[in-house]
Amino acid sequence: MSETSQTVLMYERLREGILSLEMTPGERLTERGLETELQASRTPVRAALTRLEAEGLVQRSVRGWIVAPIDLAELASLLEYREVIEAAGVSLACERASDADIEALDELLRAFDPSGSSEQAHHMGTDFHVKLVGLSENAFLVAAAESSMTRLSRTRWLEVQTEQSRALAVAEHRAVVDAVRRRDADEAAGLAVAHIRSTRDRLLASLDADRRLLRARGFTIV
Amino acid sequence: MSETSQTVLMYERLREGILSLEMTPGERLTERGLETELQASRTPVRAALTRLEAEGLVQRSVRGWIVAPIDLAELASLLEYREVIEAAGVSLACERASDADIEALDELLRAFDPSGSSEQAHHMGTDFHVKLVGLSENAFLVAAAESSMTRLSRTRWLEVQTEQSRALAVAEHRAVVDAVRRRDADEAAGLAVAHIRSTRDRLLASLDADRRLLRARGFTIV
DNA sequence: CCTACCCGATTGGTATACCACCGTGGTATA
DNA sequence: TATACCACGGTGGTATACCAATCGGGTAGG
Repeated sequence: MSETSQTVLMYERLREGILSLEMTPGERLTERGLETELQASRTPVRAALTRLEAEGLVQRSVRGWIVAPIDLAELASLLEYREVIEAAGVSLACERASDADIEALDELLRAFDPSGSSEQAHHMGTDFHVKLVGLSENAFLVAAAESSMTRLSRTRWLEVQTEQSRALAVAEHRAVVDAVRRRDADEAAGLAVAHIRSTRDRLLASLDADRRLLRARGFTIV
Repeated sequence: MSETSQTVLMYERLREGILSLEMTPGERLTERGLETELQASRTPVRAALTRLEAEGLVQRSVRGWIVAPIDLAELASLLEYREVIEAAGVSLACERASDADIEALDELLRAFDPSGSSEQAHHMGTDFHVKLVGLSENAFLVAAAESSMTRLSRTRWLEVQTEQSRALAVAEHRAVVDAVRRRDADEAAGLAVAHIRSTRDRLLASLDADRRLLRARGFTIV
């Protein structure tokens, strides 16, 4: 046996493949296909699929499994959900976050280079939002934030990722952190919601523009 | 093979046993023990445990599994989370719910008999809150509401379940529905939060009173 | 008597053989 | 020719044998 168990290895490889869009949304998966492809037996493959199902990254299909398709109606609900979670998170953060934790988050923003790679920006964005909600010190809000960022992850690749848009995002992030530092809960919540909506609009615009292209590339977009 | 698969059968039986408190919080579980006890092989037992783990009803322990203990710190976070979810849910419900759906929910309340069984009241409460958030027509909020009610389920058994307290709960439920009917989002959200806090206070009071007793009965309460 | 070690029992993790189910394609018959 | 049926291949579901790790108790040695 390797250092880490086969099950978590399969889980991580599949998860990575799905989130990076190497595996196409809607793509059919079979346990035996993955078994040979990933060089492991069906048991850990099945365990990994079960975990991914709970995360909403794969679904059981009529016969077998599929990579979760991208569902635009679901996306709208998800972004609304995210507004609720983050607004509550930053609001509670204003009451509870230590100055040190706020500074650590701000440091994260200062360290970000908008001219860096798309992967870095992507990872950075996820990390920031989870850590931001983390200031609320409510494990359930954090889990909800993580879950929503995971489910959003694939569409975020499709978002226009110009250097300007990244700089804008960071500016909006900084504004939220500033409001938290001032312990202004209403302002912080409003800025968080505004940021999510601004991101959403850019996301939907580029999704709409690319939709035909994406279908042509084989994506299943409901 | 029976009509329904072994896996979901094992899942439902374990879930029922845990939520009804027939299985003690903190109790150690072994796959082979469950295998013989539930008359199924380890494969479906493991699958069921994996699903229950995702729901937070069982946890992996150093060696084997345990029924999720009742964690009072977690409970506080959970109730706070619930406030966030339900406040947002009823608020959105004011915008989106059809009059017919609101009436259906009200009918549910009218049908409730406070002098009925504790089991009925318990199930009724869960059902109401999930359906209430359902009016928001946001699947993620509904899933969050379901999840939080599930995690709260076991402690709700410990809550004082007098006929008066049930009548009070129904009255508070009705007040929320009335506010939704009037499309008064702020009022509805406020009433929902007030109801959750009122429930919480009674819950914590009886938990505190029974804590010694519960420990004596073998419950693991962190 | 105490301590250290070792061996066996029990744990979850993994591989694999077998099962029932079902879609699909070919073939035989009307 | 058209239709009905059957057989085969591939699916997830299940049972089970084996593995490495580890915890505990008993025993041997100081």
